[in-house]
Amino acid sequence: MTLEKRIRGDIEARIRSGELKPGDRIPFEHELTVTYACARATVSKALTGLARAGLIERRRKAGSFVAHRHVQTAVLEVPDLEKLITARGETYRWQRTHRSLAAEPDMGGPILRIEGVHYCGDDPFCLETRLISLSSVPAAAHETFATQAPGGWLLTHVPWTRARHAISARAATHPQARALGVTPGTACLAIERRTWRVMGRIDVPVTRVCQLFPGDRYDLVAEFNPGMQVDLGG
Amino acid sequence: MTLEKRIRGDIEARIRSGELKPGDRIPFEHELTVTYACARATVSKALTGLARAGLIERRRKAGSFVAHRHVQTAVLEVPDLEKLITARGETYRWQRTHRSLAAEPDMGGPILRIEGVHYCGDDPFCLETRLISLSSVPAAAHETFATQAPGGWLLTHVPWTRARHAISARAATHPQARALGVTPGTACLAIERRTWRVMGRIDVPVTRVCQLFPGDRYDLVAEFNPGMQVDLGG
DNA sequence: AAGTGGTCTAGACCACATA
DNA sequence: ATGTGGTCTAGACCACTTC
Repeated sequence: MTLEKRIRGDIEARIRSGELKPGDRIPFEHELTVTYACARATVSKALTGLARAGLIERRRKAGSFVAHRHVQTAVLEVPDLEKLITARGETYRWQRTHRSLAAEPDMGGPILRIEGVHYCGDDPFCLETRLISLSSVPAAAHETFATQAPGGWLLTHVPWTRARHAISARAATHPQARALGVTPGTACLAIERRTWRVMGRIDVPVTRVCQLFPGDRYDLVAEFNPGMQVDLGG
Repeated sequence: MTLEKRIRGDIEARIRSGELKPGDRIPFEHELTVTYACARATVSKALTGLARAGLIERRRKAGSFVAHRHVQTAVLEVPDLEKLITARGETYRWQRTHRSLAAEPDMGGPILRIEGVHYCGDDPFCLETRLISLSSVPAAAHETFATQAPGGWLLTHVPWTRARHAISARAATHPQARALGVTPGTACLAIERRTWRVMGRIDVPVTRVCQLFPGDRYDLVAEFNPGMQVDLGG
């Protein structure tokens, strides 16, 4: 237990217990250096951490204050589906159902379109439709993605990216329902993720994927603690 | 632009551009102090920030390395629905439909149960079922929640908490569909959030809410940059 | 054994918001 | 005008890991 964490923990406990309420002022840095008999840099690091976690707000000349609104935030970690399923002790399988080349103006040029199903054991688990920009990832043109899902391959072949996620609920269409082995109209969780590669100041589309999960087979579960610690469920 | 941010930005750019690939070693701290002609603490702060953002991994004696797997993470910020709607220029309204006292073993004692509908303009937008632990929040017993939604009230009356979110897709039941003005079976996005108050080492349940959004009226959109910067859409 | 990152110190100067 | 937080310096010791 470092001194920084001790200071941070003490203040966090006083906030959580209600002893310090939103709007209350936290002791000045120089006061805390006396309390803990340490250097100001150590106190500052502890308070910086608290501010980063959203527990306090810091204002020059005025001091540091307990933050007012607790912005409810969930951190969702969406790893490889394969890892998710194998972590549960189930067998994972990817079955490609479609592969074609096409043009997609939204993706800035020629694309590779892949469709397939992720299986959990013998049950369809997720229907995936993926577009890969060939101008951004030329190597993808040589891949069949017949046995390997595009997601894992892309993780190892594309450098850092920016992403945008949209999560919504949709009713399964007839072809979707057939692929997933459910009745048409079943409520499904749809996760759409677009990914860009940051090239200097312009962002180049890399891939766009829509994953459709039958509602009764998938929950996104995220545990959130204000201190930025994250747990993942599924 | 501080020196710390400049160092951090430089390294981040080299990673994003692909010049530094996963597994590559980043210059040692003492090397960076020479490069930037600064103190080691400044370099350390920059690298600590990169490690916190998940871009690099640091190992004693070995050095700092570009992180291997890019864990795809979405940060979803779920603020007050009222703010979400008013931010769009629509009028917000909360209509309570039910209020009762009951016992819920899962919540550790007596609870207040509130049900109601959030409106966006004249259209039902979200059906909310909320349980509030009265042993944790005794003051809630005196509130009617007839005109104010419980969410906003709780934000100002309950100290810091731990939360767990589950997001799934469900078909609207008949009563749910009636309340939301949709046809039964409509695919809906269900967000369930349980909140605990951390009391020392035990967590006391505070509230549990299930919000049901018609799938065609709501998307959760989260923009994610590896550097922890978050944008919110809706 | 050697060298790294982790942490801390005791100063310092600055910009800036507040009183 | 004053005092705060923001940032930085030039050291230091330690724990740990890898060599």
